[in-house]
Amino acid sequence: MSSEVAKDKYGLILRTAEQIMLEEGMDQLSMNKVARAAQVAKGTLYLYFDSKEAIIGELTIKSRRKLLRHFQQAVQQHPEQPLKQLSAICWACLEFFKNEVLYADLVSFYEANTGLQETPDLLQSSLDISELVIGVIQDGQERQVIRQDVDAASLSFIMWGTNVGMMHLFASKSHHVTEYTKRGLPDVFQTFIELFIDSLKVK
Amino acid sequence: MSSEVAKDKYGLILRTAEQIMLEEGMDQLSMNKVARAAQVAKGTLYLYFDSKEAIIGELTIKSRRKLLRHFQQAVQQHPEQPLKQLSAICWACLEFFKNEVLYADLVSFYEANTGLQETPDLLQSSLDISELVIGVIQDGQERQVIRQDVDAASLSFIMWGTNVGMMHLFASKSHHVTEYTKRGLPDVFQTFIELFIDSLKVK
Amino acid sequence: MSSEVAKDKYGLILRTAEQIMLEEGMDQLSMNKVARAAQVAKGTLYLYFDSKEAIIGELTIKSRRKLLRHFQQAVQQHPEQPLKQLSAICWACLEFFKNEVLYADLVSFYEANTGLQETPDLLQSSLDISELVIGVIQDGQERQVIRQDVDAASLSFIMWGTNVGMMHLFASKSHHVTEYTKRGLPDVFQTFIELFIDSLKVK
Amino acid sequence: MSSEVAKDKYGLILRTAEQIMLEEGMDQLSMNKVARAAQVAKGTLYLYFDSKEAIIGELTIKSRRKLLRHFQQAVQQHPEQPLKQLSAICWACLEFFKNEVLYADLVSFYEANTGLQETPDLLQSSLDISELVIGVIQDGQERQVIRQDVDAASLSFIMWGTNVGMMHLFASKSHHVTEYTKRGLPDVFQTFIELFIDSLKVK
DNA sequence: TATGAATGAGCGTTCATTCAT
DNA sequence: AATGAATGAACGCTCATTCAT
Repeated sequence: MSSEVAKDKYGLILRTAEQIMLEEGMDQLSMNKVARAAQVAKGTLYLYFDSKEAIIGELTIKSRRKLLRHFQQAVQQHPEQPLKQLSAICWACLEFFKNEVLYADLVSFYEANTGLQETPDLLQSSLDISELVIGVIQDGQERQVIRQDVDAASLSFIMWGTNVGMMHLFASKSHHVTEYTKRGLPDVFQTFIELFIDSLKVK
Repeated sequence: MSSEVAKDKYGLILRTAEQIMLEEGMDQLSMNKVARAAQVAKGTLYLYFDSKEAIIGELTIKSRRKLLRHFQQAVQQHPEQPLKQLSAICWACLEFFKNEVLYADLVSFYEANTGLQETPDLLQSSLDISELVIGVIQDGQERQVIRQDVDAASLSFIMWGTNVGMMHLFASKSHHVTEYTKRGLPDVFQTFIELFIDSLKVK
Repeated sequence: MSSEVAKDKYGLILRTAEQIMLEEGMDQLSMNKVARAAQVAKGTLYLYFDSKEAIIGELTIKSRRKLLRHFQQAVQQHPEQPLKQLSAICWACLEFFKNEVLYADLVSFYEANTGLQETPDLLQSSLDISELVIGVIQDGQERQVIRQDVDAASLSFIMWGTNVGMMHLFASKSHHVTEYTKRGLPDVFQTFIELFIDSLKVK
Repeated sequence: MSSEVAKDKYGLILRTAEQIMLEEGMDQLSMNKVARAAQVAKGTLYLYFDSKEAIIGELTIKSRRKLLRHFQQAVQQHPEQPLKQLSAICWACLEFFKNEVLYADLVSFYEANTGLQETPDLLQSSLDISELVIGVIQDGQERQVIRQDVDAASLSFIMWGTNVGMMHLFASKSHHVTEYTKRGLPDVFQTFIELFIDSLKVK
């Protein structure tokens, strides 16, 4: 048991880095902190990762893949009902990002992580999500439940941008939101989704 | 007289810092650069501001107030037409953020960095914007052009969250967006607004 | 007194760096060591010098200028006698480098300090020495006391290369040399100069 | 058998280190690179060598021995003609150092870095060269083609010092030399040798 | 004999902040 | 009120060396 835990330095470093980012924010991540928190020498980090960027890159890929899996599940739960699928994707978003905005920063495949160069894996992890969403929207357009006067890509970007925006809002202003609206965040999010889905429907 | 000079220096520092941020980006701001560019000693900066963070905080307030003014103008241009007012507010948003990513970072900086404390002024600058938007929405609800089944505060937050989300999307992935959609950003934004405004209308 | 000493941080840093180089060799110089030895914070070094390279650059220029002055004096002491001037220049070399080979590394205007980019000042300090020596040789050729079948530049390079070579030899093998020859270094150097000067003479 | 394998590994490490130094320069040698290139574990290096320095020391000895062999060949090619032998030794020097700065660094590395300890082997490798040259000079003095007013040891050191000096000059400033003299390095070296040999002759 | 994961002091450099003047 | 020299912790990263296996 202990050997299992002890040996997975790679995972330990990744998890520690993630923890620090969750607690202090993405730009507060430093190799020093990771080493200290992981109880590992600074040099050890570089046995497992080429650079700090590589750690962030790996974390990003991991997050995106996890998110993709959530999206896929969401889609599978509502076969042949594209609108419900999109709605479920949004909820999966909320679920995934629930506690921390970090994941939104990390995952946002449309968003640049400053200075982080796109490796093939990184790019692919982004495209995979993109394709899934676009696919659902196109399916909806073919089934004539989603308006066809807007291209699927645009809708996909809008959906992603607004979702991430809502995540940020919730992460940074949750208190504010609940106080003013006298409603819970999921409740408000529910409204957001309804409005969004509603606007997608063919009239 | 001396207070006037002092106030000037306060403003000078602020303006200089803003200039640097606009030219080089938020993370390139350093007290050294500010002091040099403002032709002021480094120590002097600390007579007027407690910390670098305080400067950024003030700039954030300034930015939000500027944004508020733009929103107010947008509202005034379409008297008694709440939907057009909201639409104009969104466009003002885009306009405001268009050229300078800085403002997007600045306006949402404290929102995105949960670790930083919101000062009362900072909070107020945010509330002022909220109130304006809420007012417009409530007006629309009273005039029965905006659906009444959702409270104005919720709609206001959704509008703010999604708008900022779109700004971030554009700021960080404009290339992606234009490449994938084969459309210009304003064009995509136009779609976003249409969908959003449409979803607000009473059916 | 103490204020005079204390205030000359620039000189202090330079002198400290020189000391470290003399004691441990050029490649053993580190900003850490300089800071520690000079009893100054690491950051302070960068108030006075842009980089470690800049320190070495300044030291190089200083050394070259000092050497040039020695050369000039050597030349002045033997007006209109080029061979004696060259001989005196060689002796000045020995005198200058007496204790430490560092100066040979530092000063060698024909030699590259790895990675040290030539600033105008650095280049000029090199050219000044070059010109002096070449001038003396050309003078000797015009006066027909130095052989004219070899160009002055070549002779200048040979003189410099062999002199620096002798300095390195003495610095690294003084014990060896004295033991094998049963002579003092100046004595051996005297022979070196005689041979060299002799070989320059017109036959 | 096992000793044979062990010896192979010893040689393998040495050859690998030399290769790296030849390709990337002396300061680019790292134990990591050696281990990787030799396909040997890092720890294994320390079974055969006490330290990185020890490797460099051994390489220095190897280089000096190789140089000695070149010198011996040079001597053999001109039997009973000491001046030609010395001249040939100098050319062998140039030839040896020509393509690779490494050898110049290596041969004179421990000479230039006073802080490093000379092991007996290291010293001997140096003495061997000295002795060869001294022998040739003494032969010349006995044959009365080399001046007898200077002891052979002194001449030997002068020859070594000036030769190494010329090598360093060429290695570090070849561009300067060729540009200023408008001659090729071998050409300039030829002049150096002529002057030197000339100065050795009995008058 | 051989491994290679792990170390940790070290590198050059930056920069927000302090404080004696 | 204003200065700016000085600080020192922190940054990302390297690498010779050790040691449990």
